[in-house]
Amino acid sequence: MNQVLRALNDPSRRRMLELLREKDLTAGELAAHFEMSKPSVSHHLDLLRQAELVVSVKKGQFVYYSINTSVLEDLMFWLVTLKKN
Amino acid sequence: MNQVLRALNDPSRRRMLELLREKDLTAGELAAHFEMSKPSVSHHLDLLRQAELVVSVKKGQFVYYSINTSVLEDLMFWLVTLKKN
DNA sequence: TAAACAATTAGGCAATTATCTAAATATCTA
DNA sequence: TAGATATTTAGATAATTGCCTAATTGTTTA
Repeated sequence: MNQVLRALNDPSRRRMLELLREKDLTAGELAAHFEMSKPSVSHHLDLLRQAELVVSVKKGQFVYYSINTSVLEDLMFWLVTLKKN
Repeated sequence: MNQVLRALNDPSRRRMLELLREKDLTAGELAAHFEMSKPSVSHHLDLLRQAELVVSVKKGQFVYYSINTSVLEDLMFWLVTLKKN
């Protein structure tokens, strides 16, 4: 949960997840949505991958990123528990 | 949501919320659960208060902290949305 | 096979964060 | 009212984060 929260603690990375919710994208396609440099995008994607919030697959010279929401479950459970009395 | 995620992105602060889930506590009672100095605890509580995850009320020389989970709702909604589709 | 393209890695820098000790503020009580 | 207690504020420092440019790696194609 630590790494998940760390990854979520940045607006750009949250936006990346929203974009990947729509469909899988390459690193370059993702980068096109942001003002920052490609290496910076790559760095953010690395943090998302460390948290296992995304999975990447290389196809030729492209790297496709997909969202993986299963790791959100612990966090959601924790949040719900916090709300219960 | 930004400030909430920032506040949640720290194990000590999450532990503080878990403790406050059980019952309201003073700054000193909270501090007793941690190894760090009281000013550091005070600083963490300030971040939680900025995120409105806690509310504080002064009673005499004590400051009582209570949890406020209502600000978690936006985050929870966002997480659920991310999982849909 | 050389040039172009996609992406990551490396290294550096500024801003932010977490922590500490010392000092200040506010309240209680002998 | 003086001293003790509870808490926060101030100021310093080390670690982390986010960003950049330059360099590297891997793949495609003319």
